[in-house]
Amino acid sequence: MKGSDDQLNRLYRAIGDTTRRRIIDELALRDRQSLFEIYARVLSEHGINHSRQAFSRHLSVLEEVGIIEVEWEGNTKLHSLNKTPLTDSLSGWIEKFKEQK
Amino acid sequence: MKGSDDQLNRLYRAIGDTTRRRIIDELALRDRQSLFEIYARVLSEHGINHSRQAFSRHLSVLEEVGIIEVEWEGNTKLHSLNKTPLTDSLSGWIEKFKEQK
DNA sequence: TGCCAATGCAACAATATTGTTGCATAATTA
DNA sequence: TAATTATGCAACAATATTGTTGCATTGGCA
Repeated sequence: MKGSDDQLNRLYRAIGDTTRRRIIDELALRDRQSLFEIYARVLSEHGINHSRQAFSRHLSVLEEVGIIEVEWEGNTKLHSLNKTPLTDSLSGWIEKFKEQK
Repeated sequence: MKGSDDQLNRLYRAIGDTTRRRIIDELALRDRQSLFEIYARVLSEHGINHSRQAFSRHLSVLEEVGIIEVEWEGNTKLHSLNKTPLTDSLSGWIEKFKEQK
């Protein structure tokens, strides 16, 4: 149980950040985006003013917990959304409380 | 939107901690428990070995985000679970991704 | 009143997280 | 080959989080 607890911790913390939720929202609209694309879009559409490196870190966090999946095309890293951790692992724990009503 | 983002951040981070999820699980079984009761139960049923103060802090975090509601009886503070933030605010953002399928 | 039980608050240390800058690497392209 | 593009990695600073210990406060009870 320890392992799944750790994974849950990482998952919840991963989405407990505005910038990362904006990144996820952006990827939900359009898959296979590069770091720079995501960076530019999230920057312009929401007033999030961080460096490219900061975004790189955020993407890594999301990749580590499996929310983002990656694919290389030349020297461009394309990021896509994997909703499974969000819809399965994540809401799983919360769902309990809904069922209990 | 800034405010609700901050609230979401706090909510997700609040439950992104094993001890706090165990506390919530414990309160889901039985409402109106004091700090010491929760402390003793979570400690014995799960091997979480922290001080009373650590638990006090965790309870504060949960209270701040509205997951725990409080009621004083003499000098005993009774904690109860309020599932609303979990079922509404929280799953709200995640729910989007389910609907998009 | 005097003591005990249940909490809260403050200070401190140890870590973890977040963001920046600078430099390195690897694929493209002129 | 040389310049450009897209990234990654490392070091550092600023904050935030987590946990501990010690002391203070407040209500209930002998």
